[in-house]
Amino acid sequence: MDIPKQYDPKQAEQDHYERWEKLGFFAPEINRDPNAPVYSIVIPPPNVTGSLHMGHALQHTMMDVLTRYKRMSGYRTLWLMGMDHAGISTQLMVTRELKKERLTRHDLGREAFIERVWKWKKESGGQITRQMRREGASVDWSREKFTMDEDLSYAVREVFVRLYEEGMIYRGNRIVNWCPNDQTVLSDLEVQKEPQAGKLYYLQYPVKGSDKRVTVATTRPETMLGDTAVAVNPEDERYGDLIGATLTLPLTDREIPVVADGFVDPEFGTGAVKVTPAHDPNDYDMGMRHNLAQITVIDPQAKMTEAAGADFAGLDRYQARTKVVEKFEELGLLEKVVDYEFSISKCERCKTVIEPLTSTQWFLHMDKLRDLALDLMSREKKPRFVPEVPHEKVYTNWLENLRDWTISRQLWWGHQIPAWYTPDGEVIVARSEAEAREKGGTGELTQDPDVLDTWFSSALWPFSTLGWPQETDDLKTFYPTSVLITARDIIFLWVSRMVMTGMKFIGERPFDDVYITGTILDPHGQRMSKTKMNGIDPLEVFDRYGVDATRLKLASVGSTDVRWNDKQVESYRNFANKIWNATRFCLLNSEGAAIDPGTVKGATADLALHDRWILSRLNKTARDVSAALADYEFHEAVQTLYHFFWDDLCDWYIELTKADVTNEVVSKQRDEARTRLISVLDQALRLLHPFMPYITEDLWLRLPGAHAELLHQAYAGAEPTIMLAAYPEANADLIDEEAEWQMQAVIDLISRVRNIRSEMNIKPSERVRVLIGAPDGKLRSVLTANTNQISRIVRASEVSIQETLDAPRASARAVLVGGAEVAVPLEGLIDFEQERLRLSKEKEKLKAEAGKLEAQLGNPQFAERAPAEKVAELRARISDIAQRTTQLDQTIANLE
RNA sequence: GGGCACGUAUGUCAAUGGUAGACGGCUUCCCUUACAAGGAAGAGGUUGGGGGUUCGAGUCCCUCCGCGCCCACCA
Repeated sequence: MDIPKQYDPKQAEQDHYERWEKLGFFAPEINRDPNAPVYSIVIPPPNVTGSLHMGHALQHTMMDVLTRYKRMSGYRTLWLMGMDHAGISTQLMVTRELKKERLTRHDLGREAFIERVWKWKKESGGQITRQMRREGASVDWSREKFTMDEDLSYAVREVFVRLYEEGMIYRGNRIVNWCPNDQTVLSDLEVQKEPQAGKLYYLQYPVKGSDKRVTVATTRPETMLGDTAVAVNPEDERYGDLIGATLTLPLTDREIPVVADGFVDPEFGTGAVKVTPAHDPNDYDMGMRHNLAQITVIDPQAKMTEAAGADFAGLDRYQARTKVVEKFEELGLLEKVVDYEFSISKCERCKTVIEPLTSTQWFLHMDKLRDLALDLMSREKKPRFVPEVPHEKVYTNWLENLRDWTISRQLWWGHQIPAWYTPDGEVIVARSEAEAREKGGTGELTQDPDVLDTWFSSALWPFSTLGWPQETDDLKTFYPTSVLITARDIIFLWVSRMVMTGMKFIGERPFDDVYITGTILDPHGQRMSKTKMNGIDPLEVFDRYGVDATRLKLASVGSTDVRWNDKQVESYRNFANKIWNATRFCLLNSEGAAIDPGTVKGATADLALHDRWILSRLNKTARDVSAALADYEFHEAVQTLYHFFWDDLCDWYIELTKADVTNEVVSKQRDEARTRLISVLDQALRLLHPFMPYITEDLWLRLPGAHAELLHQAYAGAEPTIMLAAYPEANADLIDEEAEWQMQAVIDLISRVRNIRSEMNIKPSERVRVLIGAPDGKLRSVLTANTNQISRIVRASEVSIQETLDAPRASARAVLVGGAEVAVPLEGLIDFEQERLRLSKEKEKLKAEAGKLEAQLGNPQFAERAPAEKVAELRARISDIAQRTTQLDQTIANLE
């Protein structure tokens, strides 16, 4: 057998995924058990324009771990993959392509443009689907969805119509967030606030019929051209007599009133506020309260309109600002300009400053939907956020303060709003044009040109992807889904909306749990971003360290933010190599053996200590990993597996069983030892598989054994793969505390002797005599039973175990558990002074520990109030330390 | 302006109120027939400061310092 000494991840990554996919292992249909429990996850649909970044890799790893774990545990598992049409992003992507051909989308026209987008999608979209295959993601490709698919689009129209018919969707003219660059309205969630260093301009407006002036402070002087009032606080004594007065609005021929409104903060600025209802959300509300006119002075291109006056019409908003300020200065009406930092709203995508405009749009009333989500939380505590704090509260708070959702967008790429207008301007909302014609009784219909916010279709994802509004088997089987795994930043945009629509249209929660992952920051603690160019490409990391190692690192990220560090991936790469070589050892010594799960399922009385011990460790590991995954403690699961494999299996079990396994003489005993080892390895690989799919599959298939017979019964008859092998379940009967204690004693002895060898600078090649005095009979028999192993591992020429120690004075010594002592004769090698120092140091350590413990026990209230179990535990520890200390004292005395 | 996290070994991170750990790095020794991407043995901590609750605090409470995130209509 020829196996390289180093693991090459690329080979395994190339060899298995295609086979898994082709054989249908990812699809729930692979499960033949009609009574199998169900586990389902819908993927947060990546944008069709997107490529894999660390955040994806992180989420996908966690989803895949859970999916593979549940699949191996016999669940009917579905991890549903799909992509989002990503309205603005995709439209921009294609618009940019057109620009290279010196074309605009308007040159093509709507229909041709949309065709072009589909063409782009077909040719260049969905890069991420290839990258996800590299990740090893076990998503069911046969059910892959796209938010613009015909069936999903139908679901969108169905929802729209139903909400409209219930009066929850309405069309209205209101002030909205407008992006002058993208030429579309945006929802509040797509607007980003950024601090901005700017100026606060103090403008004076003359009072009509008086020489008094009122000073208002503003960050946007250009909007004064659309002012229709000045507002003051009704309680503000400074302005009491001005309320109701008329002001002459400079630069225009208009006169505006002074109104009283509680919104105005007398402390800020001058206490008088200019009111521009058409260009500021607050002013808009104030305007509604006081019946003020809305004068639109800025157009959708962010240029001044005719209404701004001849001097300004056509100017850009910032040019207009300069000009307004100049004019005020000329007129002597500019009181002062001060530096001022405020926050400015920008388009999340293109960073253009948002212009608040009044515009006719479609809105969704959120009150009733919000209540559905809030009720679900208060009644059933669903969804269960993990971690609960702070996400549940943030989610609930946000819902409580929810405002109407602007759902229309002035784009071409997306779900066109299913509303048609008759020549008379009547609005008909319908599932199709045919239905609209029928409803309207006329064929002359024009469909609303707008499309829906991308998040509108995303909000339906957990049920639209399963076939709703049809009552499909998939919908019945997989809804509600088990868990949603996603990042913090879309709790509002997406999670909350799925809950609301799920409750509204299915009447049930879309998922039980929501696991919110942490964020992976760059090595300096900065967020990774395209603009900062500090992103770390997961595919490069895959290339350098392998997919499995990267997944292990990602799985241990958990829910707190972490800084990326290659070193950690490197250490998991080393771990993969360790797995490789441990298996290599087993394979090199596998003749006469085959995987036999039976050998690890029941302990027989005549098993050696290390065999009983590894079974105990194995079952504890299975227990702990399952418990950790049940609580989404991925980090804990990884640690448990890592230490089981490396420490327990490699460092100890393989070493202890080596003598039997590598015996050159063919024997039943040798074959049994080999079978046990390979069977333990089989279990270990299965435990690791959800985290490290490639290496485990690669190695597992090489192990001798009838692989097809090792599959979980739900997959009987499938092609062999570790993916469908039963996930090890803990058997409490095999957790053997007695064996663990005994093994610990052996490990302790070996460590002590190794320590002596190291501290005394004994050459590795040199054999030593190991003399043990163990007054406790049980310990004595445990050590005696393992003399061969001990001797082998510490390279002893002799291991002698007596009731009392009988060793030459010139020996290095150490104290063991239960008052036992070990001595290594070192005639001529030992420096007595140094040995005394070494032992004294150890004694000091023990004394310090004993001191702390005794102080605790000495506190009368401890014994009184602490649980009896804790007190007993403490007493036991103290007595053990005392025993060791006494023994050390004697040992030191003997050196004198 | 509100709200929420976080601060633990040199680095990155763990620890249901009960002996503070892991990995990396560092020191010493070893290419011992699975693995030098390895083995063995070590060093390294008043858990950001201060106060409190408790028999017992990294963990709960208060406060200060530091870093970060989210929400918000002070022009």
